[in-house]
Amino acid sequence: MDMNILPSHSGSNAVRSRSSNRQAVLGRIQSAGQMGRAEIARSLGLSTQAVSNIIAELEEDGLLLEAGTRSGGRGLPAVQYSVNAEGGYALGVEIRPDAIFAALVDLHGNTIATRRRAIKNNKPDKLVAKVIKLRDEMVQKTGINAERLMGAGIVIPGPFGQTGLSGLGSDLAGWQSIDARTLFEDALGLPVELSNDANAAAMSERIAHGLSNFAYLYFGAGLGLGLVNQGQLVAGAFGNAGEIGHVQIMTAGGPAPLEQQLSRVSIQTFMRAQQPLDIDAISALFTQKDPRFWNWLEAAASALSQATGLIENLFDPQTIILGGAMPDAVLSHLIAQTHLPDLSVSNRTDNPIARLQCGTCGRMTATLGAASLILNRAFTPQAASL
Amino acid sequence: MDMNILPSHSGSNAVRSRSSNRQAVLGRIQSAGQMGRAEIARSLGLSTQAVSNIIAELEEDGLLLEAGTRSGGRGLPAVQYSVNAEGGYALGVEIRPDAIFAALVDLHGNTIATRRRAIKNNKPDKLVAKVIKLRDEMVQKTGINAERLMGAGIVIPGPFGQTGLSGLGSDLAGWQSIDARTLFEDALGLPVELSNDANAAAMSERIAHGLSNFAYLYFGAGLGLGLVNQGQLVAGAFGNAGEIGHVQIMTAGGPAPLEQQLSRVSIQTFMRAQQPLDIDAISALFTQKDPRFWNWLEAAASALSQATGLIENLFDPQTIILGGAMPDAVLSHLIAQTHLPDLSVSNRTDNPIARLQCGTCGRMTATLGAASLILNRAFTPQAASL
DNA sequence: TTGATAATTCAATACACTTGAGTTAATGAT
DNA sequence: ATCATTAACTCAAGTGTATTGAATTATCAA
Repeated sequence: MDMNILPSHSGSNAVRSRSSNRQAVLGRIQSAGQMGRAEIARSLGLSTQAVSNIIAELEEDGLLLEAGTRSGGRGLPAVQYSVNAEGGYALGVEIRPDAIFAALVDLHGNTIATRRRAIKNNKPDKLVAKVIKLRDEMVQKTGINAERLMGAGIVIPGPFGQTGLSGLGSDLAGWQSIDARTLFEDALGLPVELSNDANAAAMSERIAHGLSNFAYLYFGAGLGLGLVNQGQLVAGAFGNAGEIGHVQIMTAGGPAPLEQQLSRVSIQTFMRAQQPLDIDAISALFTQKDPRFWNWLEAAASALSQATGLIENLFDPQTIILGGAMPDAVLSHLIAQTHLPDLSVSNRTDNPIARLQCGTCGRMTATLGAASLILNRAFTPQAASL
Repeated sequence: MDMNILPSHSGSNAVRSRSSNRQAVLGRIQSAGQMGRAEIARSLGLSTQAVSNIIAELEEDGLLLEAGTRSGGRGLPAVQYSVNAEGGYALGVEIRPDAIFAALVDLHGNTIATRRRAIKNNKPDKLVAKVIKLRDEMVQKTGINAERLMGAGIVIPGPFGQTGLSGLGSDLAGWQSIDARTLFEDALGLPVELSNDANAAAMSERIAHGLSNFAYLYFGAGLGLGLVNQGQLVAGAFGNAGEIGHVQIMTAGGPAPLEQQLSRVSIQTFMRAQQPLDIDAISALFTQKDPRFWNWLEAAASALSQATGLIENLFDPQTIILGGAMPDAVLSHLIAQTHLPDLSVSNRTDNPIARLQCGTCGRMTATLGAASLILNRAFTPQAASL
């Protein structure tokens, strides 16, 4: 039996070097806002001439814009370059059991169009057709050049494959055994990145804040965890890493899955509501200081405290970001109420960043995150592995 | 304030490509045992000619040996190459509060010399001097060419830096604020990889079995977790990922740190022993079927079950490997007694690999793991980041 | 025996980065 | 004001490595 599951590392040659260097140059400029040739060259360990050639190419391709000059002391002032927002676009698609969300973002990460469609039919071919239609609508409406679409990030509910969590209602029936990536790639004619909601949301924080090692607690229907290590998503061997909602924690009523205390559906239980609460309903409960909601907050803070200890001791991240389909105010309040565990590697004296913080919130968090998967690819040299 | 903590990606050029391709070629051959030029070229996406040139260079450098030919059907039989065990050596050093362990391994991972020294003085300069002496002794005794030493892997007790776990006795006093890597690099005149015991042990399993996504539960004094994602260690932002021993779990007596049920020191508690039990003492208890030890086994199996759920749901690894300073028989028994949680992403119908399995055991596990950090570097193109 | 197949090598070519000299435009000292 | 210093940038030549295509060799199968 062949136990060899090592990734087959790709070899490198001149053309791949150029491609990787192009991405590196773009990535440096994106994260710094604007930079000059010499500065980029130093930070990448390349010659100024090499960077000069690459910049000329990127400018030619419309991905970079000249952004004035900056003189820092003596010497010829450096010509600054910045990423051209209109140089490229990414499509983000989030598929939920009952609806599709889609967004078009530019190279700066600005949302330039969004769409929402209810769906009745989960079948792959129907969904694919709908996604194509949404893309075409948005491209048409914004009037962007379709050739500038760099790819599509697609979020589908996990877990992927037949797992012990399948059939709990969170996954998308009929999609477990399908190679969805190739399906969408062929249908859209674009490179596709597939991911779950939490990972996608995490990636959008990475693009926005430039963090390289962090964890993202995503409030969807349940609770997901996105892990970023050295700027790369930790997806796990089968793409199902981050199913933190099913981890057992201690509660007043005995051991229970984390998700039962810390998630949107758990609010529903605490409120004894008949149906799921959406983000506005939760906002209302918070401003009204509803007592049952306050009970939930208390339970959730205890759960979050335990989850924090868990994540910090296992990953030692720079920070844990909370986000997703929850009101910003609720998450901020929750963070303020949560006791940070002492017995943690993150309980350091010299930590410059808050251990818990609030990230992007709102209904489109995962959808925009999906688009970030593509942006990230444009700014990061691809790891040379299969 | 500069929040930009993105890694500065290094640019690529012809020379770096060659270096990376050399490592890739070596790595392919190492993991496959032996291979021919054309096969390597296909697996790396390089031309046969390029691989041919690289192989000539590697053979010249003594890193590869011709290993006969193999004809697979028609066509000219492929000349096979295999890694020359004597082509390079790695030094592994494990520093414990009371002793230093050292080992010399060859490119095949064979141990060719080991040493153990008690230490009274923890001071950096004393330790460094001792490490140099151990290296020189082993080099002399084995008669290897000192220039073939590729580097030193060094395991020092974590956590690194001032954390909430500092001062619990597991860390090495006086080493928190030191740049140990540069210290050893300068003293030894060799490239140095620094790591904790669990990560090092995990790396040695990776080299041996070619797994790319797995978790390693390491039984040292406490309990550590080594995480390998896409062939790379997940070290965390500050190098302290994997402190799973301090995670709270449910026990018969209420919530307690995992380490309190599942570790060598926990055996001591269950046995009501005055001093730590070593690996032989534990072996004896197991063969004698000591009732107190059986109580520990029961508690440990429950703890391991919970830890398994945790690790699987957070990482979705190919497998979890148990190893370290515990008798093989005890770990095997423990694995057999442990109930695998149903509510887990790893509870899949089509899993080809056991969810829990036994890895390398024995006193030198972490020391040999330290050496594996260097071997891994020789076989893996280095991620192009700072 | 002969044709098909596949590994390997040789020689020429292509690509991208580096190097070193030269140009330009700031700053700061005289 | 003038001039030396500094640093970014460009040009042209040079270097390293990979690719390409033709030729060679050895095995298998008809």
